[in-house]
Amino acid sequence: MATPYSQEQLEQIMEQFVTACRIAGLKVTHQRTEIYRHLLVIADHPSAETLHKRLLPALPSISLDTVYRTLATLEQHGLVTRIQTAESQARFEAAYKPHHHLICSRCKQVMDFHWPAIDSIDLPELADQWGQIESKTIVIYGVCKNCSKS
Amino acid sequence: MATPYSQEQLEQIMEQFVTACRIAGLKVTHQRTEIYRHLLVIADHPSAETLHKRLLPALPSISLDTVYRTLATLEQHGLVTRIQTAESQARFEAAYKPHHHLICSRCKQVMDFHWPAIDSIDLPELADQWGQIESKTIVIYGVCKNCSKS
DNA sequence: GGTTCAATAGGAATAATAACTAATAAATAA
DNA sequence: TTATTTATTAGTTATTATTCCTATTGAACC
Repeated sequence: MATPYSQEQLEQIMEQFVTACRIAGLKVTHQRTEIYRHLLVIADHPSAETLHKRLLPALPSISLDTVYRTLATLEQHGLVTRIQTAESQARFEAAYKPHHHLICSRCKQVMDFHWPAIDSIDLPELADQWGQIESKTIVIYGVCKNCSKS
Repeated sequence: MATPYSQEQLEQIMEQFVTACRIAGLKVTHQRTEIYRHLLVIADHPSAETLHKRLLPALPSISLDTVYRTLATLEQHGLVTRIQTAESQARFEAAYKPHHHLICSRCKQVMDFHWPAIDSIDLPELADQWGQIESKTIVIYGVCKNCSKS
């Protein structure tokens, strides 16, 4: 989701990340940890390209391909989520806490919100029998207040 | 969603489509009606490219750009929905009845399901105050039974 | 039927993503 | 610790998805 965590929480989540990589047989590289940390720390949902630009000051030689590859790898292991947007570019977030998305069809901004009632509700039969569920997200499209003013 | 409708229902929906175009100030072209009709009739969620290939027999000179442009236009007017998938290619459906999506992260197939309880439930306060809501879709990721067998 | 202007076909351009390969650096064993 | 192994990376090149451009067409309105 990318909300600000306290320093302690952050270190704890990063430790969990390292453990998850080890379990998945992924090497814990500087690039991977920095990409994941950035997604945890920031409050938005950057594209691979945006992420690459933001990481350049800290990792001057990181390539765009590494960002794409790393996001794909982390996504495969459920550590990062590719989210739906109103644009053609894919956007990502650290898949840490369950939450949902409000997407403005005018300004394309994605906003997070929580809805614990939905997180714990039972699925209808058909969905329940479909297979093994990994995640459940509500995606709401509309026009945000800022945009409806103008 | 793209479920099979009866011939009568189909014609009725197509009439509504024509009316919606007129109201929106969109010209009712053969390409537009055929694209929309196809999305209504079929049971899957094709990409622009797939749609183009399928329409070629009926409209031998339709260009891929027209398919992309038409889908974008219809999406802007809420007649077609761009749905989230596990791939980088965008996929579309006719936005007719509210429904939700099960996406298999292995085979990437998208399956529709209904959940009337969710369609009518109240949103949490934060989401409710965010702006004007146009659509609300649950996107569930997981592994379908077919894929978990192997 | 004639006029107007949005929409189209076709192709060319751009943007987004993935593939390739030599060099590098984690992980593991010695 | 150091050496060895092997996944991962940087840099570049290729591919795929999507959009832009322009002359031409055809739907809507007179």
